[in-house]
Amino acid sequence: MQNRANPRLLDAERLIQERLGDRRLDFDSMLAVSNIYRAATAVRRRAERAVLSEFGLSWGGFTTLWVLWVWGEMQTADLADECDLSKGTLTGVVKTLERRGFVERRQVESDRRRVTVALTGAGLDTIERLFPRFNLYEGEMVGELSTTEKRELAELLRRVIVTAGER
Amino acid sequence: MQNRANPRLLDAERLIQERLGDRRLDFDSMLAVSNIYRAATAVRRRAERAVLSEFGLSWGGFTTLWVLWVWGEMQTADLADECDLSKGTLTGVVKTLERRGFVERRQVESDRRRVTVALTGAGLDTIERLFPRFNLYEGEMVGELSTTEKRELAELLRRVIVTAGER
DNA sequence: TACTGTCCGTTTGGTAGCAAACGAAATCAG
DNA sequence: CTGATTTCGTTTGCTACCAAACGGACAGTA
Repeated sequence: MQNRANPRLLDAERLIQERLGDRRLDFDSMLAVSNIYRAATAVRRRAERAVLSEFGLSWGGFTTLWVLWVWGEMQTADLADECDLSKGTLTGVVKTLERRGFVERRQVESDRRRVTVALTGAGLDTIERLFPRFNLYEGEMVGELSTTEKRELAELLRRVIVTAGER
Repeated sequence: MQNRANPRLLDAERLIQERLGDRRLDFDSMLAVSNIYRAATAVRRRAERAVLSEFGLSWGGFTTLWVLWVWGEMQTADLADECDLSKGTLTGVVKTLERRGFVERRQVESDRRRVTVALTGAGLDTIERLFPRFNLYEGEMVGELSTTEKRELAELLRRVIVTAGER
């Protein structure tokens, strides 16, 4: 599992180690965590440029559309939860999606504090055309990994997600 | 590498598979990519709450301070590059750090278009107190992984970073 | 010495993201 | 019922993030 694929990246990491010198630090954890963040940023940025921009969607907008597609009409709070956004942020994202005609808001009869969000026809059409494209893109992003490695990666990350998400 | 640590997360993933039904999709890639993003968000959010907030720093602000600490005074463009931010974004981050007294801007004599950024005394003091704390935090976030697994994770992510960063 | 193009960092306009404050609506206690 | 509490989604104030436009400063050419 060494070096092979990406000498340049590792070189940069080594330079940092030299810089930090003999301080007693946990480099393994540092590199694991910082690479999680770098990978996420790179993947998101490229997705927005290469796939989502064409549909006028941000990463957050896409996620929201996708969740609504998979789960159907949902209450705001549940949607925020599923999209992993604060409810305040979700209000804004939904507002943008509404302006673009992808979703619509509906007051709940039985409890007038509540609001649900649902895909419009245009939203449904968009996500159905977009998702296969996006899935291909995902395949490209992990194209250097074997199936086993993809599962391994997903599993290692799952444990980090659980740890970071605790209480 | 199965299930054990986090049945709940996997259950959610299974539900999604059921929802998407018999469409021909690349689930392995989908789960790998979405977990990268979820892990990054969780780690960042927790870091900002548990460690950085106390020092009045965002993730981006911390990264910038850290880069300046490791590499010393730098030109704006190089700093943006090293922090993995657009130059426009960096201008804003530096402005915030400047307001907080952590860094200072300096005009380059020989080329008056150029500006360098350097840590102030307070900035140096802050990053030196903060970084060991942050490194401990990083250790916690991947605390469920063995050393071998941390290196494996870092290496798998390196390959994704390279793929996503191409051209 | 002007003209031209290029190279800087900043600004602009837009979206996203959070925490905390808010106001309306529901629920609970008595 | 009525007043207090809780539970919703939205708003507010800030920071961050990008792409693209901008304007000043350099560099090359004639």
